[in-house]
Amino acid sequence: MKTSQESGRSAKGRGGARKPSRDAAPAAVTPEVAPVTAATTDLAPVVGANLRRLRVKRGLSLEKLSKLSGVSRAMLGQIELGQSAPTINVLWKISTALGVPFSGLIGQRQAGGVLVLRSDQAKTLTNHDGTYSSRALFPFDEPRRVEFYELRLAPHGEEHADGHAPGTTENLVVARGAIEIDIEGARQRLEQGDAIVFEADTAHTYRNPSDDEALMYLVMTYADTVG
DNA sequence: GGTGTACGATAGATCTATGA
DNA sequence: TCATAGATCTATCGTACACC
Repeated sequence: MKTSQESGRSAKGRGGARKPSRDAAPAAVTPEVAPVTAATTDLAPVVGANLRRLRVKRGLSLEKLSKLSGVSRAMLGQIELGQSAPTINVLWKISTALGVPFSGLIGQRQAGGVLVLRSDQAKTLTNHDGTYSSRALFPFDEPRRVEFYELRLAPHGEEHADGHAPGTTENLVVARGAIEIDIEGARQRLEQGDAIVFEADTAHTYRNPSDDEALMYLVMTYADTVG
């Protein structure tokens, strides 16, 4: 039974997600590698509810979504039940398979009107070593096809992003510091105040070459209506 | 057929102890 | 103080089984 796992596992090199400290909170609340580090709330139920809603809306079974995303059916089921704190990588696969923005999985639905998103209530995603973080600046709203993020990259930090769904565009401006972005082998250096727009359906890498933290604002637009 | 649950296994990051 | 090895922990997987 485990023989079939070995090839897939060794190639993928999964795992590694663990808490920064053994005395820390339960995994479901503050996972860490890829962690969807919910600053003030438990994201697992939110992610699970969003996943189930989006999956059912598309008429996909767990099995079909599993094949589309490359994430096991068992894992998808656990996420939907809020029993697993998936890594960024897994969430990324799922959101790509569903054709929805990342925040479509982690955001909570909100009726219209005025919405104030307090900084201390924001959901911040961090990478495994904490050198990179992204904060959604408004909850995902299905009719919209755009996301707005605040990104922070530690000095000499680096973050690799897989390609997004086809038609996805990133509009990024450097608010503080400087960064380098590798897109399809071409490197672009951006200083404070510089902006860039590029098709984000291919893998790209953000790098902070300076000794100071880089602060960026990112607007992502999607080709298709999501949700 | 689809779903929920449980189990054992794996990989890799982190923690802790130990020795130089 | 630093490096290393072993222990520990967790996300994730495939599979099996029961239920609807």
